[in-house]
Amino acid sequence: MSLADWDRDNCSVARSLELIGDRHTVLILREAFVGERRFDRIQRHTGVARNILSDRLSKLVEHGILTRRPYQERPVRHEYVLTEKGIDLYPVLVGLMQWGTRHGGGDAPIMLQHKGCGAIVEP
Amino acid sequence: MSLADWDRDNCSVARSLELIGDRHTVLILREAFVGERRFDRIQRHTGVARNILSDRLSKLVEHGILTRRPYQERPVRHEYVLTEKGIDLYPVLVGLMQWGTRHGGGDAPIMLQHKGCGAIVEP
DNA sequence: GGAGTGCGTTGCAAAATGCAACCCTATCTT
DNA sequence: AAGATAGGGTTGCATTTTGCAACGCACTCC
Repeated sequence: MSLADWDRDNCSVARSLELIGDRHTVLILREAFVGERRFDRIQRHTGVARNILSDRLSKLVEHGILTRRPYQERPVRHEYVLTEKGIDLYPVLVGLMQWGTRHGGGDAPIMLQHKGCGAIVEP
Repeated sequence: MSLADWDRDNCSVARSLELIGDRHTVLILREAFVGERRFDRIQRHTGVARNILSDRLSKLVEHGILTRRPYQERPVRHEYVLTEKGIDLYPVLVGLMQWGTRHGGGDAPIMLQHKGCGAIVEP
C-alpha cells in the first residue's frame, strides 16, 4: 500500500474525529481526566452551553467513552466517568497539552497527574 | 497547585483546540503529514468545501503551523508545508490514529511512515 | 480558440452552537 | 407550609459555521 491511495474515509484518524472532533468534546474529556464527573461542574468549567453538553455527554456514553451511573437515589443523580476506551484517549490529550505548552506563548503550563501512579506526565 | 482550581480558560489544551479543534483542521493536517501540499489534492482527499479549506489553510499559515510558498512562477502556484511547529503535532495525530484503530471496529488500520526515517509508526 | 487545470472567492441554503428561560425532583430554611 | 437552593436537564429562537454550486482568473495544451 502506498501513501498516495489509501482509504481516507475509513481512516482511523477520520473515525476518531467523528467522535471527538468537534469544538467541545475534547474539553469535556479534559474535565473527565482531571476527575470531574457531574454535569454542573463540567458545564461551569468548560463554559459549554447546557444543551450542547447534554448532547455531547449522551454521545460519549453512547460510544462507550464515558459511563453514566447513579451515585445517589432520591433524587436520582448520575455521574459520568471514563471507561477504559475513554482512558485510552489519554495520550491524545497529553499530546495536545504538551503542544499547547510548547507553542502557546509559554504561560500557564498545566500539569496532569497520571491516574493511579500519580506521577506528573512528561514527554 | 491542585487539580481542582487551575485556569481552564488559559489551559494548554484549550489553546491548542482553538487552532485545531474544529471538524476539519485535523484532517487537513493528516494530509500534510502524508505529504500532500496542494489545495486541490487536499480538497479532494478530505472532502472539505473549498471555501472552508481556503479559510483553514490561511489560519494554519497565520499561526505558523503551515508555510505557504510558491513552487512555480507563471502562473504563481503555492504549496502548503508543515513547519516545525506543525510537525510537533505528530504525536497527537498518531494518538488519534492508534485510538481509532484499536477501538474503531478493527478494519482499515492505516499506517503512517515517519518522515525522514521512514519507519512504520508503532505504539 | 476552446477545453482543461490549479486556486481560489462569492452568495445563499443547511446544520451546529449559544443563550436564556423553563421544568422537575428533592432538600434546607424560616 | 412557603420559599430558597441545588442538580440535571429540555425547549425555542438567534447567531455562527459549513456545505454547495457557480463564477473568476491565469495559464497550458491541442
